Amino acid sequence: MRASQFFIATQKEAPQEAELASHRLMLRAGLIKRLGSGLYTWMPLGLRVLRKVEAIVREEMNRAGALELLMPAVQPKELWEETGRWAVFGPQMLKIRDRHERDFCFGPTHEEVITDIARREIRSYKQLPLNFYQVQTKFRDEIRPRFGVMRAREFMMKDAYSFHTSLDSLEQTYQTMYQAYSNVFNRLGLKFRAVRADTGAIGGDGSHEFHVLADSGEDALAYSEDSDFAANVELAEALAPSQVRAAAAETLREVDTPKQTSCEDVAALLGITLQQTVKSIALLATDAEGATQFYLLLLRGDHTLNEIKAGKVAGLENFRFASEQEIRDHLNCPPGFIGPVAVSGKVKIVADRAVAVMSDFVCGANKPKFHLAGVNFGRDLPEPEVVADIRNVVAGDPSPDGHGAISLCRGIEVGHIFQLRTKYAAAMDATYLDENGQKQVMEMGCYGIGVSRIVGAAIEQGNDERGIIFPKAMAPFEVVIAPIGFDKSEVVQAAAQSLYAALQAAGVDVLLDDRGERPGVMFADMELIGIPHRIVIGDRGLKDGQVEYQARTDAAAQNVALADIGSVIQQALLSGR
RNA sequence: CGGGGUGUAGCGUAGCCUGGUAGCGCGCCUGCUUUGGGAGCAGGAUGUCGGGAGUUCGAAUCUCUCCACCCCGACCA
Repeated sequence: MRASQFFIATQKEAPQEAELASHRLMLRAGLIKRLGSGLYTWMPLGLRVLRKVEAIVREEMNRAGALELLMPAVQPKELWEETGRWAVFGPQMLKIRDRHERDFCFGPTHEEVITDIARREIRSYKQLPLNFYQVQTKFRDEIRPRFGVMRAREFMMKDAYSFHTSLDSLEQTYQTMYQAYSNVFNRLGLKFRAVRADTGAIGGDGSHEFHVLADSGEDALAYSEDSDFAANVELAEALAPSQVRAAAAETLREVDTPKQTSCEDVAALLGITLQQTVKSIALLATDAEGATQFYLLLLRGDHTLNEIKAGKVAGLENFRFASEQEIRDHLNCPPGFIGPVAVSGKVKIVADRAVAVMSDFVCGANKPKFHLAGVNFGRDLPEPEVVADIRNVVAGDPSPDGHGAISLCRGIEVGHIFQLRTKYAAAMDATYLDENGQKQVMEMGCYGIGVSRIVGAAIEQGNDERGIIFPKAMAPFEVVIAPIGFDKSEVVQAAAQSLYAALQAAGVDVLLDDRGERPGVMFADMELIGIPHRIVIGDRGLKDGQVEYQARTDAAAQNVALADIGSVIQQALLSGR
């Protein structure tokens, strides 16, 4: 590609809207333009990057035996009513109406459509297993779109759906997809980690998320240095403490805490550690009969509630946080001073495993401006009815697999694989006839990759003060030829042209910057855009038959004989940067 | 959804408090000079000051209202 024929729209200053490095750089480099909240145009330069990611995803999916198809982005309401998700999906789903007043949505995902295909087309066990995928635009009306393409409303996703006659077969394809995903992210040159993930409302055993590691990631990940344990913090188990509860040593007493409404403040006032305090979190949950139950969850002061784990405690399946008024109604005390001692029998207590082994702790007194110290289970309040793992793991916790301690890092979720089992197939009656002519419900898996998000994630992982550092596999161009005085020097022009032709003939994705810009402008542009390899051709070097080569990650350029530059580039590209 | 903030030329912004009809940098256009790290000089174009209503002789500026966008929060007693 010749730069003069292309569209390069770099900017010195980034629009103020961008916070995250990747978002700022994508705007400055002219990869994307914002149209509205969470809506972005992929400019020609950015689209090249997106297409390269797509191509690798396609190659690995095809290699793994998946079949590409393309489903409509707009889907009729009736399909979604079959699975009950028209109501469940909620405001995240963009609903639209056609001229006949019929309801549709702009697809946030495609389980219903693909299951509809499967039930129409698949009759016999002989046709299975099958794995269909598509690369397509999705729309989810996010509560809060942010970070550019990282959490956009309209985005590009690869979604695959597999159908099986048995769980065995499903698990096999699941493993194949796990491997295919690893291949994709390795080929893209990204630092990533696959972690066990929460299966959400879908249930089932198998779910892994693939995360690109970056400090700005929205997810917290827990892993062990000493084993292959890795899980989303949402899911990572906090083991029960191995020590037994120490005997009570202190007497129960009230302490004056006029303004201290948090564990931090109380601990500071009393000169104790956070680990000696217990915080009480008030929840309301409705049981199967629709009756409302008030709960107090107990957590050690330095721990935080894991809402997903809490939701798995029997009775708490659909909890919500109590309002200030509801807290007053049940405990006769304002928030900030509530605790589990001497509460009415109508209040259920759920203690975290770490709390269950505490003694002589400090908690709210259910009396404004007072806390209790020297509190002990069995003596000052009953043993907790329920002890459960309801906290987030913290660094240093023992790894759940028994090997080493947990470390934490942050990641950007770019892939998620699921064993759906029969949830959708059963709801939509997707069946086949087995060897015995019996009707059976299909087992199902689904596998997503956030194609557009990957571009943002890669930039988040690769950038410096000069701009983007793309891995070779997804850079818009692999090599740029930057001739100095292209429009002035015939010698330079001739050398640049012939090198350009030679590299093109060799199959290199090369950009010739024939705009005739000054060197500073050219260098700054190409570094901002993040092209991995640069060849500078100038009169100065050409006198001695020399050109310059510099990788985007190199500190300085090196002189290379013009005659050798072709092979130097080939070598550099092979080395995989 | 709650809280905060911002809307002035393609981008970044000043002006707003204390009303008098809009300025700067980058970018863009023309010419000359320049050519190894975002050039210099000279000239030039581009603004319904987010929309609407109101106050006023007069509104970017004050008031009301609507809209858009951004940030924080929605892990807490």
